[in-house]
Amino acid sequence: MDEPSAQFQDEDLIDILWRQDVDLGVERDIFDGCLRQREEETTRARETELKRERELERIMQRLQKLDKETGEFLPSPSSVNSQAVPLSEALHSTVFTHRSPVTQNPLLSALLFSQKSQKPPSQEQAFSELLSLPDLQYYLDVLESEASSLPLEDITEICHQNLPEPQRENSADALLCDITQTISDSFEVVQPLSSLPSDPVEILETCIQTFSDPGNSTPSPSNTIYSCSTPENQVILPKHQINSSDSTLSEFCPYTINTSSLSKPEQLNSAPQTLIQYKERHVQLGFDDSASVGSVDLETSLYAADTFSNGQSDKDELESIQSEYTDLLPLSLHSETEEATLCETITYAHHQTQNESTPEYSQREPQANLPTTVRRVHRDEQQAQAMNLPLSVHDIINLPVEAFNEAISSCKLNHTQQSLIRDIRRRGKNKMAAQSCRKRKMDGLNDLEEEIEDLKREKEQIKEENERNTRELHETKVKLRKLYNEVFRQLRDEHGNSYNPKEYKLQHSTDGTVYLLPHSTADKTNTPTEDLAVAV
DNA sequence: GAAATATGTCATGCA
DNA sequence: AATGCATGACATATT
Repeated sequence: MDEPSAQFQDEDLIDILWRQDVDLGVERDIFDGCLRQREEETTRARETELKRERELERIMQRLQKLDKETGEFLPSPSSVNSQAVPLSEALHSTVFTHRSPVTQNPLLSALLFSQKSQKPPSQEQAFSELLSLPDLQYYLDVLESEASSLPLEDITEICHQNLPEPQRENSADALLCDITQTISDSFEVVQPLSSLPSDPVEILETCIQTFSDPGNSTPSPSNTIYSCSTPENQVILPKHQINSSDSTLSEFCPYTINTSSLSKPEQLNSAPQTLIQYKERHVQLGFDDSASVGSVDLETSLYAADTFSNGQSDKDELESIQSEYTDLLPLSLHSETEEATLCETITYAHHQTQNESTPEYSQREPQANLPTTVRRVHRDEQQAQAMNLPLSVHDIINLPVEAFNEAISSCKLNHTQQSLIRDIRRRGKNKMAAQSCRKRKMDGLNDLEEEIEDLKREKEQIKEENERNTRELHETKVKLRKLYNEVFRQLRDEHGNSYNPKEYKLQHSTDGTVYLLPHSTADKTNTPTEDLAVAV
């Protein structure tokens, strides 16, 4: 423990000798070996740091240009698509959800959210514990900034070269595997994972290509991520997109929505917006005249939009829609569950899209082969439009009483309009009631029929059991008769002669004794006399 | 064209 | 009293 003092003594001695030798023209660094070694180490470290900073700067300059006024790096128009979402931002906004697989992976979370200066304090705080991994930060920095321009091998190489020695020993491939696996997990991939490249490097390359390719990036800042080979009619909705807009939507948040009716890519982005709009309409009891007049109710939208806008009435399609419609009706057997709400919402979005594409459809005459339901719904809808009612038929029927009353009172409706809107509501309610009533009746009939079938089966079983018992009784009687005859044949009197069956018979008493009785006596009394009865 | 079926509507009673 | 719901009865359209 005397080393420090000994070292100071050595240095003092060296200092003294140096001062002596300075006078002789000798430089001190010849003597100060320890100090010189430390200075060399510090210089090397600085050079390494400088080299690293130059490398980073070089990378940044490839993607950004320096704003001469502010000193900040600005995105370069040539290298960064103005509409494209940066990888870090896209990844961050996509994975920053409660249930995102990325956030469940501390390694990738640390990688993705390590840019302290660019993140809001709340997010930074959430991952503060993970930010103490400088090597991971640096890895992300390089991955993020170079992803769109550098081959993957270069990224790996840069990271590998600049990582500190101990971290370099951790296999970069293992880290890469972890990252790529997590990235692939973080996507709501429609296709089975088995169809993804098995090589993690390929996965990462594919993802990087997806983000860096301007043609693949979504035009809106919604950060919607498509799977690498997304089917045309499916959209992957990041959970945050709905959560951030309306928390209640997350209750029935559909991560995958079938948008077979959407044919254009830009319509894909309209789906979640429409969901939110519809939700807002419900919350705010949307009374926008322009929207209301042009709107149609759920039923009409389901039938008319598909039937009219397509210009074809494929029977199978119509039946399928009708089935969906029946399932969707909140009145029909379904209580207002989240599931029903989800279906309504999705269907409404579907309707909105169709309605936008064919705004004039409601003015067409109903087709002759349409079901009665469609026609009558259409009639109400037409009346509502003709009278300029501020609500869609769907809203008129399904709004709560308070909201409905508030709506019709706030819209200054005349007597005819109020009468019509109340008629539509009453008929709609009663229509639903009649449907559920008939459904209950049919269910009751089905239950009764099932009960009848059960009783018939039970009757058959009892009948079979009765026949079986009768058969067994008969067989037992036959056996008893045979046994009786066998016993009677073996009986002999004192002379060794057999008894005549016509004169005698065997009788079984309650105590188990069998008596041989003459027929005449047995017929007269059940009590055998001592002189006549013979115990067998 | 008649019968069966499906659906909407009205009237009524009940909670 | 107003409202929603259930249900029988009737009307209408479709099969």
